[in-house]
Amino acid sequence: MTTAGKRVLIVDDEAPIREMIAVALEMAGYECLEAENVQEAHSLVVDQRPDMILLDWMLPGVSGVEFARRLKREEATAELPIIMLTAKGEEENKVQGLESGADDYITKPFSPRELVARLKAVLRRATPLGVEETIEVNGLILDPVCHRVMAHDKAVDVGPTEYRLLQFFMTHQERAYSRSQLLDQVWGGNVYVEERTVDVHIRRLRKALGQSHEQLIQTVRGTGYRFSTRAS
Amino acid sequence: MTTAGKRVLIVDDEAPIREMIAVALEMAGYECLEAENVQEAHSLVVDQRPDMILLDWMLPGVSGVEFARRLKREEATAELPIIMLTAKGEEENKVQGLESGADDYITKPFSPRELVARLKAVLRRATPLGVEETIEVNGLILDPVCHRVMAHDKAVDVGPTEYRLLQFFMTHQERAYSRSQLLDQVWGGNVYVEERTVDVHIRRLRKALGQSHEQLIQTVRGTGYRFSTRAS
DNA sequence: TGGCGATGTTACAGATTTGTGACTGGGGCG
DNA sequence: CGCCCCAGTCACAAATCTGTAACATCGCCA
Repeated sequence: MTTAGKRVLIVDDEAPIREMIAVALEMAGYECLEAENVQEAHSLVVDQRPDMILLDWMLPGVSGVEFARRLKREEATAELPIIMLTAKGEEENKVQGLESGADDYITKPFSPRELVARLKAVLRRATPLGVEETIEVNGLILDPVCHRVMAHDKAVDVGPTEYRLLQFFMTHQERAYSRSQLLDQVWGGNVYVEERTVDVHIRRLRKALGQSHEQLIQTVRGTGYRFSTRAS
Repeated sequence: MTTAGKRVLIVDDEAPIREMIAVALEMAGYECLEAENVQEAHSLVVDQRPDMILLDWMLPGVSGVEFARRLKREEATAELPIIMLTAKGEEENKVQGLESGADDYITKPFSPRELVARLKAVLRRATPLGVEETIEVNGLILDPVCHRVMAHDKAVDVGPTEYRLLQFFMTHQERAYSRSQLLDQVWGGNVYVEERTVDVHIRRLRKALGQSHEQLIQTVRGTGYRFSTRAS
């Protein structure tokens, strides 16, 4: 799952701010679309199908909140991730913003670095892959069609359970899961097995992946495990 | 967000009514816990962490209203959705019931269908909120979904207790807390540990945050600590 | 300035959580 | 039937976390 090439729609009525954001995102490898009001934004959403929206809270005419709500109501756009931009001092509106369906919010002023980090996080969480698509992370490839795992072009031998575990992790990167959530998701909801069983299979999976990739599976002490490309 | 598998705590002093409700909910795919008084209810809340509570207005001993109020006061249970059950003719108390923190109320007698509908609605409203959103302050990011702390895009390694402590602070900025309040809120009300333990964990947290962010956690001499973006 | 209570810092032992290898038993398959 | 693979469990080792005490500093006030 490449982060580059994603299209981000920036909705803000102040051109300089839009520009600043656009520059930062382009440097990070995103494509930008810009709109200065909801009408413009809406037609861009329809025509260009961006991958996510950066939406200013305060907008002339229809507010950002209202627009977000509208997008979430529409079937076609309900899954579109939205990050809300709020000016400092509007923070008490945070709850309302999140309730309206935004996936995150960020307070102005913010550093470009922060913005990109948040955006990445939201995109990563929001981009589910079809079950048939091969997933690649740092040279580790899981190919559901061939039912096969490759590390740096060498086949990796994993058992059925480890395969499902890895598949789940690779389609749900970054987020931490408890042992019981993993049992639900990977084993299937109504099995009775010890939670520690998860640890053992994690162990087997790590071993199979070998030194080059085992650090992708991170222990979240007191909680469970996480698959992440970023060092812990 | 699946509606199935949610655990509902039913608090009513009349066993047949509890039973009737439990059957209805189980048919709808919920798991049920039952309690016939506030004491019992409270320990179930603590032990089982249900996803919501159906609470009878009239209860022997401590009333339902009082119990609801108590739950809303506790940090750990404040977000727990509550539906109040009131008998016919007590409707004039509706206002008081809602003021006590209930998210909805329903008048006996009610149909199972109605109950399930109301319950779904309350759960739907309540579920996406909670502590699922990332919080960002001055480049310090706490992401509950990934169970992770980042300072300027670099992962910060904190232990479980420090993580909870930071999460509490970031969701309760600016205000000062005494050591004993922190023990209540972060450790959980009924532990016996020295107050000085808080200092040690504060120290560990500050260390983990590093120079760039440790000043966010401020000492309030003679009182306790405070998380604030404004220099002290 | 000196004393005193409050807070910072560190070390450590016990508790808890996780890693790891080994064992058991089931089920498919030749 | 016998073999082999695999899932699940267990027991022990290793890693990490936790609370506490002891000592070092700090800041306030007389």
